Amino acid sequence: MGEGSQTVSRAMELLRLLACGQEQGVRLTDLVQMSGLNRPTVHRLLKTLIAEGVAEQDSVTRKYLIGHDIGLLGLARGKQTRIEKIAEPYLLELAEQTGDTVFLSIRNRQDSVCISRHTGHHPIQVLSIEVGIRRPLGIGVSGIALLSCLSIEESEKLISLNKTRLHALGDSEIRVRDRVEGARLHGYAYVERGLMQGTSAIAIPIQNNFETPTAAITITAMANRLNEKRLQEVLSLMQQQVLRLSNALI
Amino acid sequence: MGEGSQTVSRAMELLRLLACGQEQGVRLTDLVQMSGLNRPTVHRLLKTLIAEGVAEQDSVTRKYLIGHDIGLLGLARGKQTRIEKIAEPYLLELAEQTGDTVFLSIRNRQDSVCISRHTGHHPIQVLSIEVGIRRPLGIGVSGIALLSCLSIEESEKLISLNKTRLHALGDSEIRVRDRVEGARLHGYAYVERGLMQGTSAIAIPIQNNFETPTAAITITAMANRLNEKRLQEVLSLMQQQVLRLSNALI
DNA sequence: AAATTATGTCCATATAATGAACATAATTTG
DNA sequence: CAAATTATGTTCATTATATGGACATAATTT
Repeated sequence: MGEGSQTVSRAMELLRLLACGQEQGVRLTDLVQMSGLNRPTVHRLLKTLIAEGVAEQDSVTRKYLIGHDIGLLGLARGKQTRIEKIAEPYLLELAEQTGDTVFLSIRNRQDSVCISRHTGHHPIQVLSIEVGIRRPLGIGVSGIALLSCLSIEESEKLISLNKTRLHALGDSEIRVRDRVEGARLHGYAYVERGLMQGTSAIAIPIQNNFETPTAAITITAMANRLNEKRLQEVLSLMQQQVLRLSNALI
Repeated sequence: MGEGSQTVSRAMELLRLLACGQEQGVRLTDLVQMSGLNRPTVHRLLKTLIAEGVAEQDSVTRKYLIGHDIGLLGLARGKQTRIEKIAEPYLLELAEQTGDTVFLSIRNRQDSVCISRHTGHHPIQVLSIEVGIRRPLGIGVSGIALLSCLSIEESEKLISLNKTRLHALGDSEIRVRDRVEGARLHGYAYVERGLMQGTSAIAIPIQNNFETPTAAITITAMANRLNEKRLQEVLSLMQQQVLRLSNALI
């Protein structure tokens, strides 16, 4: 951070943390802990961000959230990101082929952000995460897949950076590191027991050919639909679409 | 201002100015002029904003624009604003009834932001502005309509605040003030010659019943479709829908 | 009701933001 | 196409501003 304005950097870091809180928001204490700044500083910055409309405070819970005006600022740059646009047909086809829910996530700084979601035709869909969900890399299969396609140093650095936040979410550096290693070995990240009871999830990274941001595709389904046998089929379908997508991204 | 972090406020002000530049961006000099800050300060803040991913610089034109990450942050809060959601059916119906293009704009700080657009069925549609367009209040019929439903003091304050930017866009305080006065008198803002040759535009404000943000509905069409005679019909349709919308917003 | 934990504020201090002046690059003009 | 003009980028002494330890208050939890 040698150059530029420290205060602004800190404020932006807070905005990213707020974004992780989605609609429900984040407590001041947690922001303090996760940012490593001290309370008066966080409080003062939040006050300013609120005055500027880019943050808000829930008057009953006192939690802080991303402000309404951020969305308006975002409108200034077209709608979708390049990758989201290009990926759409492949994601749709994958949802069609598997019948399950397909997610696209990208890495942003130390986080993974879900940027699109498509449901399949199977009557039970596992919509574990919403578009816009932002989590520290390492949380969720997508976060593992994203880390697995970075260099070891990069990945280590990010896991270490997220230490505090991983703990806050009941996870640990060691466990994340293990999972990433597994993903690197197999080429995919899999959890038999996903975010919700009885659900499974699988994610594979989209290797970044140069300038496109690192991304990952995830599929969630009821656990019995991602058993040993069907897992291979689904994986193969995912790999095919990711290959096509990778080519389209060049 | 009084409380909080001056530096962060300045940075946010710059982001809003960048948002006005849409995809094409804004020159440093113009940012300097419009913000009233001096060049080194603007430059340093931009450097930080770029490092944080919330601004970008076009490497060929050197112009600065809103960064990609702003959109990602915006995803954290659901999709649409309350008013956008509620207004949608009325806007659709209005587009249906008139056959022309209907816009919804809201006031944000000193600017008007177009938050939705619906096209009618007439074969020639005047899509003068895109969703996301951000302009200083006073520019365009929507900006006039928005000013016309504020108190005189508020309106005066905003026009004065936008002085520099109005000049930069080839307009003036006096002309804006005149137009607002006209709109206040008639209850609508009308230009026979809109953004493009041969087109007309008309906007009416949505009076803010308390907490909902001030908003305006605009219709654009080829000039011959908004002549004296049809103007009254269109106006009446607009007024009806705005009335329904106002009630829905309470 | 007491204890604990979270939120919010003050203000002396030190650090980081500021902006006048300088340097360089790009564009316009004669 | 060289000179003039205008735009962009950087430096650094000065000082205004952000910082964070300490205090105050509010909300939970026990």
